[in-house]
Amino acid sequence: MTETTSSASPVRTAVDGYAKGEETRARILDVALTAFGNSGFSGVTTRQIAKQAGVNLPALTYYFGNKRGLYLACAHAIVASYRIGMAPVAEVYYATLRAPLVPDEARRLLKRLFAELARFLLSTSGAQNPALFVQREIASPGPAFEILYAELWRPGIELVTNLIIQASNGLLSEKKAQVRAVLMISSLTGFLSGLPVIARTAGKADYSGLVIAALDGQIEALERRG
Amino acid sequence: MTETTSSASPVRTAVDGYAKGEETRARILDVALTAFGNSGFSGVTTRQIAKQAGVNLPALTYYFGNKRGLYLACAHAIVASYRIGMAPVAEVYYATLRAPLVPDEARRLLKRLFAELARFLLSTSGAQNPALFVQREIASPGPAFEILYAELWRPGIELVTNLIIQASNGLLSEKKAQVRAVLMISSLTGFLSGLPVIARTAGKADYSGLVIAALDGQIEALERRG
DNA sequence: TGACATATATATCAATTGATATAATTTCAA
DNA sequence: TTGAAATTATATCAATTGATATATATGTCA
Repeated sequence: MTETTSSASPVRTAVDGYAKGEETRARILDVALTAFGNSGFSGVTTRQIAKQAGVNLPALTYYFGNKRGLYLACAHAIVASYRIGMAPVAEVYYATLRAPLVPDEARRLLKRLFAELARFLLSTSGAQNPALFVQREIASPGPAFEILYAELWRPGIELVTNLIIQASNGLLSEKKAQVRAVLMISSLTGFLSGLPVIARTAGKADYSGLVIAALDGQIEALERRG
Repeated sequence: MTETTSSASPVRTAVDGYAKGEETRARILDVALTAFGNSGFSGVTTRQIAKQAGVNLPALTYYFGNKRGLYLACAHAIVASYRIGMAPVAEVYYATLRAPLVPDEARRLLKRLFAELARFLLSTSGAQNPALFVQREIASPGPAFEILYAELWRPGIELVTNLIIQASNGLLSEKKAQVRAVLMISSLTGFLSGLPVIARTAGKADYSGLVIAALDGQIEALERRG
């Protein structure tokens, strides 16, 4: 396992040390995740995070080396959380991957995949949402781009592209399928970004149901070879 | 005309003064638009902008009052540019608005609207793109949220929602149509955010054609009452 | 050309920010 | 209980940042 944390040297890892220390470490990470997600790397000061987490400034250095290290730790935490959330779907996918899929099977799997993804992205309301962090980092690559690209985006796009091609029974070219894949995924992450806008007109409800329904429609409408 | 610029007092507006002054003002605005779009309000320093624009630091104060004023000026510039770009479609829309639309007409108009929007958002490649600025500001509201919300998002969503309802011949509820509207618009702005990711696999081509085709497919697939 | 508004440049300030040296305190196993 | 490792707290630094006072230069028109 090659560490991607470059020069940042986390003084304390997640395992060694006392229980209370691990607790504060988690608290800092939690606060940082939200703050960075909302305002980006340079939009948050280390003091803000420290204060909100109820610790003093050197605690961040103690646990994460420096600001950049804390940011990278957030990215790793998101990847881990994503893996846990998507594990069931991934299992089904890899199980059915061996044999080429029948278009209808591919569609079913796509629907399930996006349903899970929508729940993962839209469920945890506003604040504590990893999607904003990811979206921001991808839109304008920062310290954590490589991690998120390699662990979330690339495999995600590859997976969806693959399924779309199979769902269309090979009617769609790789490139077309890829564009559709990115559009569908982006609509989801972008929808979250648009939530502050929607909230102005329709209030802060849970839209995951409606979003999933709309995406199902899109999947159903994918070109199919007669 | 109520000024939205709050306390920021632009010392020089866009009209009074010499020609050369207006030129440097435009140059600063141009650089700021790109820089802010890529890195956000707090991700850019005034010195960076000044240096890149080939002016010295107090020039920013001279032309835009302060950093916030410059940021707001960017938002206003985007709104103006958007209005110019979308003027043709808006005209058609308001012309046909008087009488309720036949579903097929609504679809046609929707397609044209998104084609224009895609061109506006995806044409000007990477750097000098207003979409990133808008996306960022909407995702995590900053100084320019009110402007962009009132001038771009709200009317845009209302327009698309309206057209979707008519395209579905009233089959879709307001809320459902709204979710679909936001999803479609978000997929477009989100696609742009995802460009760095796509560029890794498929190179930096012009995807507007493929994107428009995909969106056309979505519009065509909207529920219609038999 | 001279006078005056407009524009650019220099130097500097106060506040904030990330980071560290160092001291005090707490935890927990022997 | 004791003592070493682990954690938290205090005080402070150097660099950066937004902003301004102030001086110089440039353009425009009477």
